[in-house]
Amino acid sequence: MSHTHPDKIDPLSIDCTIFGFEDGKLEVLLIRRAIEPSLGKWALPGGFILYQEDIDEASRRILREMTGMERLFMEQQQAFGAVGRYPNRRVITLAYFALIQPGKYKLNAGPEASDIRWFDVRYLPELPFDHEEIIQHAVNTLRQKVRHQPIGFELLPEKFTLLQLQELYEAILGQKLDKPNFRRKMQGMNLLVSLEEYQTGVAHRAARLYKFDMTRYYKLKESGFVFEV
Amino acid sequence: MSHTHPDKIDPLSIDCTIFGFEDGKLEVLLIRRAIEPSLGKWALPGGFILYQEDIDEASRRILREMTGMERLFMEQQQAFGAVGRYPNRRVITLAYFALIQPGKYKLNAGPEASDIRWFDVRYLPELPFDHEEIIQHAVNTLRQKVRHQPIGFELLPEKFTLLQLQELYEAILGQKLDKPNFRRKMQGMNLLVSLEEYQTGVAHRAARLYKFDMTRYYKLKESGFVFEV
DNA sequence: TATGCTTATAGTCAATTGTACCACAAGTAC
DNA sequence: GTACTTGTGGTACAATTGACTATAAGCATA
Repeated sequence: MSHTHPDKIDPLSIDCTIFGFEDGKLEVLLIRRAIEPSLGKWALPGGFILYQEDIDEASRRILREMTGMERLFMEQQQAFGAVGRYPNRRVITLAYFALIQPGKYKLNAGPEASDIRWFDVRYLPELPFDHEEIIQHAVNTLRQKVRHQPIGFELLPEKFTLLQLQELYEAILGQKLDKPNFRRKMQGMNLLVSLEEYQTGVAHRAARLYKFDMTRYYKLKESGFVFEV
Repeated sequence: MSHTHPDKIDPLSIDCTIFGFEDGKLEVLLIRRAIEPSLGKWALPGGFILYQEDIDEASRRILREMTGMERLFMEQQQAFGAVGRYPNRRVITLAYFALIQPGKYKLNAGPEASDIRWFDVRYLPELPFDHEEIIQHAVNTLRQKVRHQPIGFELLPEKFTLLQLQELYEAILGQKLDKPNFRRKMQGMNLLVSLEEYQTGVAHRAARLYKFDMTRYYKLKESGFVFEV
């Protein structure tokens, strides 16, 4: 085996699927590779793990180096380790997925990328290695998780309207939901703080803004409550 | 780094949490280590990945070598990769979990183990490395999965009674369930084939035996059906 | 000022599902 | 027979879901 970087565990990489929600669409952040292999192709941001860092730390460092993003919701997903998934040598990758509100960060391609941008998950470019499979898997994971854990809020600004929340769910789950029922369900779970603030700059009646109450969620969860959409 | 086996990817191991169900108890299969480190301690069966095998293949091979078991339900769970989790060198492990019916196999400790047996998940011995954390995580994963996927059947014999199935769920979920309601729910999903056979050798009215219909499940799943307990 | 458009928000009601029971049947042990 | 255990069917009520209706609020345009 070639140990190109003696400080890196080089049969083992990390790849991050970063989800964003914008204009009613679920998006994935990709970088254009400025290094071999697959130079010039759009791909998931990724890198190698250092000997002196935990894998969760590694995923955060890699994301920061590749995109400039920090302190966002990240979770380990799955290892992908088919023999021929990477060219010339054996690399097993740990797939992570992250949730972020796209407007919050200015995109910033790191030294290993020549470009960076958001893609609608439904219209992805051609991807190298098994990155398409990884993204598909991440989308499925997200679809499952979002129904039983209140993680969707990570994709929205701190203050949001109920319609924004509903559109988020519709984009992720790929189906229309009934408006009055969705509102009631969300409000009925006692996880939203109703603010005395309203939308501005809209050409119709302004909707009330809400905040997600993480503290209350943890308390409810302790006592057996399960989030369900 | 020391490459003790040039054919093994040695910063990367696999550990398997094998669940069984017996006498109304959820159990985990552990081996007593016959090799260093932690020689003599009860631990999860595990091993290293070869350069020429997929990780899912590796998990099956390792399980076969350590326990003699083959062709059982196995799924990847999570990577565990804290810096100090393994002594002296960095090893990241891929945790797998497997489901099996304990009576089906004669336990067979491999060359790296001096003993092998089932432990009640509630009363585990002292475990080396982060194996306790891995098992805890596996139990949680199982608890989640069993509610939304019909994987519990992997822990039962091919033909089973509804009470056995209920006791399985009670053991995994850790709560009592109402008998008539449970029966109705299970039968209502149209996933059980009611056989013309009954229990034998019991000191009370013999219960009807059922079989799980995997084919029907896949068909229903295609058309949007979701398994729910 | 009036009208129309869009979205917010509240309310209704039938159908379905979940839950906590009760009743009895079928078999074994004594 | 009686006592005991487990299987199996039923019922009544509460809670939830799902589809739909109605009205209010704000902006844009005439």
